[in-house]
Amino acid sequence: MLSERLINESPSGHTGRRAKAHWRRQRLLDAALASFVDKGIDGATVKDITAAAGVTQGLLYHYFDDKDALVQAILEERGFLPELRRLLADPPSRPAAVVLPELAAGFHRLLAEHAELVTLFFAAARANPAVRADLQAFVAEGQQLLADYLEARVAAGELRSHDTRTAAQLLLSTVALGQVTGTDTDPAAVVEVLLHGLTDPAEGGRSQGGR
Amino acid sequence: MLSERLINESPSGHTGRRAKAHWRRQRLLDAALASFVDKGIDGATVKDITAAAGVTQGLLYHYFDDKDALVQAILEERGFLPELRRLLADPPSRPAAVVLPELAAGFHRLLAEHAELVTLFFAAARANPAVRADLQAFVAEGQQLLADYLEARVAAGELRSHDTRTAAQLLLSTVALGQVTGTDTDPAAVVEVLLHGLTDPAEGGRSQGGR
Amino acid sequence: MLSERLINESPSGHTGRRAKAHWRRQRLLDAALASFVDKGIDGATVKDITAAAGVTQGLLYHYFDDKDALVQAILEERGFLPELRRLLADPPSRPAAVVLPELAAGFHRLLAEHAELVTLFFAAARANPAVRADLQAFVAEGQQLLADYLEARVAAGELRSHDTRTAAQLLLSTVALGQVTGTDTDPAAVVEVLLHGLTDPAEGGRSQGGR
Amino acid sequence: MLSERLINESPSGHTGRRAKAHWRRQRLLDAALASFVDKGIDGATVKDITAAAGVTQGLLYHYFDDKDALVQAILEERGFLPELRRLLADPPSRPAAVVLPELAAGFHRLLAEHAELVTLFFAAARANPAVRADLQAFVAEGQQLLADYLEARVAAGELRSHDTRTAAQLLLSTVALGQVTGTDTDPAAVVEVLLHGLTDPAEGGRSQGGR
DNA sequence: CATGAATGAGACTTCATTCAT
DNA sequence: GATGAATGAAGTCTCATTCAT
Repeated sequence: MLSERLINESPSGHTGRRAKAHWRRQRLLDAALASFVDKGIDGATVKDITAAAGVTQGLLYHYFDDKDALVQAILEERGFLPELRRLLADPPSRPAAVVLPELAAGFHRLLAEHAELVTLFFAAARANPAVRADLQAFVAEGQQLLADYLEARVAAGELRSHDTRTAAQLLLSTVALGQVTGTDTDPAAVVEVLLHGLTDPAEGGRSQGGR
Repeated sequence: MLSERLINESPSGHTGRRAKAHWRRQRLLDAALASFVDKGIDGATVKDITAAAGVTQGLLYHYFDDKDALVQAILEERGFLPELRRLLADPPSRPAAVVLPELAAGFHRLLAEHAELVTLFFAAARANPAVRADLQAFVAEGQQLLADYLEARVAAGELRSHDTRTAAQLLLSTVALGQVTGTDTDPAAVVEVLLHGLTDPAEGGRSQGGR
Repeated sequence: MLSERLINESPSGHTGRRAKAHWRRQRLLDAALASFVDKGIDGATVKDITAAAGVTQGLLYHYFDDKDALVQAILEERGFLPELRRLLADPPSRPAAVVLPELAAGFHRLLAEHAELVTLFFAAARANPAVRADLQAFVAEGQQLLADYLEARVAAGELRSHDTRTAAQLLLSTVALGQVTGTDTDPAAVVEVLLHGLTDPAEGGRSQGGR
Repeated sequence: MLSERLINESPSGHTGRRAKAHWRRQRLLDAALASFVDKGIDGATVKDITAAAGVTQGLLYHYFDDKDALVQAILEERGFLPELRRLLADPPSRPAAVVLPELAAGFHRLLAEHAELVTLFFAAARANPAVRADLQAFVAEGQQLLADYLEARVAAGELRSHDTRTAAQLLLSTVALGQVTGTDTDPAAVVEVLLHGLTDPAEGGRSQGGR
């Protein structure tokens, strides 16, 4: 979705074989991802995929060892983990009041952009232990990175001392699950609630309103 | 038939045919749930299920129209929605500081008790639109119930005014996703963070709103 | 259709077991015939039939050895062969101009009344050699009876000498096939054409024989 | 169609894949037709058919969507309707005394040559509404064509005025039903009887005898 | 590189029939 | 007589994968 300018622009006639082959491979990945999203990994047949890619069934086996290898390739080559890592690793020492909304919005956008893959990922995690491990490792990593940042902000005196791991989890879970269940989540609202909590700090009750 | 002592202790010899039939049906549901959890809904074959239940394949179709009908039956007869509804609908006018931890813990426990079903439910939601609709409706319902409670506490002066829907989502999502991804979540910690937020009340930091 | 006053009138409470059993058997035959007509002999399942008869599957096997026996029973007990035989054997020495129209109409009506069975009979003849033999024997018998009558009328001087077997076949085939293919045949018209042929008598055209 | 010298002569070794595929498809049709005739459409299993064709069951589904599609293909590709249409559409203005015997003989021969298909067709008409419609439409068409011809002969003064539709039906039904029931019908005799009817024109009774 | 015919295993489902109750 | 749970065999169809061309 990011990479294909014109979704099916065939390589011009004088393209090298290497290039053409690579292009076909990409088309297969496209078709496979689309099919998987559409019908689930088990539901999408090799015939579906190759038909969608405009090639014959046999050709799939030139590029991938088998259907499983195709799934792996998608996860690896179409994954958004690196992007996500960059997003979370980023946070410098800027104030949380600025960073968290940005981060929540970024995370939200990232998931939205890869909505197909997210669902696929979850589904794949069920049956495929390797994928499940990946998923858990990733979740833990994201949580840790965010927790570290929060810790830094506590040290910087911006935030009060709190359970940073749990706070990180709150933020990420809510945005992520909103994606998976199809709930329309507003990342800004999530940050707002998270930052100030539910109880009135001054106790004198000068609440400044939800949004 | 006579061989499964444990987990499947056959009803005593002089049980009515009716009772025995009901018992078989339950074994089929057990076996199906176990198989589904083990291999996924598509991955588990009718042969797997019936073998696990100790009956012939044909019998499954005496009790259920279809493999699909079997899935539905599990969702309906082994579902925890009623229980969950009771849990969420409960909250009277007791203080949030008491109710929320209870509720988070209860929700957490409920999901843990039905861990298999939760994962199954999520997986089923992918391919089965009916299940997906159920899931979304349920999420929305839970969110609304909790939001209503929070609203009541705001009115009672216990909580400050805030975006109650989002707050409800925070709580439920975090606990739920912890379950799905296998993260070990402490519901008490979640409530703690949620109640007080991240910012220090003593601080001069009056946030300037979400966006 | 002829015999069931009220199609499902259950026998009154104080009916003897014998009578009740007989009644059930008849209901099974009814249901079977209806189901066969509806879905074909192979298409109609034991479950269909027994459900239509309002009894359980097992009971069918009290009354009939198996599904085949049921088919046989229908052919024998619901058949219209005796009736048909009576119709064709009848013709006394009355003039053909009177008898043939009567006979064609009677045959037509008989087939129409048993339309279901006729089609069923044809279908059954395909797979079941015994039924096929019955069918052929019956056709031959009918043809012979009618031919004999025609021969008698030739002897009586009413009809000219002709191939009476073929003439009989003409009459019976046309009426019968009209039934099977669903063509709306007028038996009177058939007799009319058959009696006078296509060539004009006034014409000098004395045909010079078939071959 | 051009390739089958002896019914199963495999194509020579250096035949193109394409040709070999076509040849296999034809073998499948052959085997299916034979099996259907043998055991009826429902009675013939996919296993029977593919075994008879010397291929695996799966291959059948490479060439046909369905068992039903296979039946359709037979009806379409092995049908004799076009041939039959040609036969009936033919009749020019030659005398009926010449044309009708030819036509009856031709119809008889055609049905005999496709005896298997005829029975199959009738059987298929029972369960398959589309086939039944085809059958009825065809019967009507044949009847109409023949009736038109007879009408022309009446206009030409060769035949006396009569119910041409019914006469056409007489001829076709008799020949056809003879085929279906296995009665040995002589088409010439049928025409003879039909042309002159049963009553003596001259009334003076100089009948010239059947055969 | 690319094709698509061919395979073989196995999935879901149907159904006539039996039998303990 | 009557029930309906249970069986087992078989049927249709799907699908990942291979391989000759």
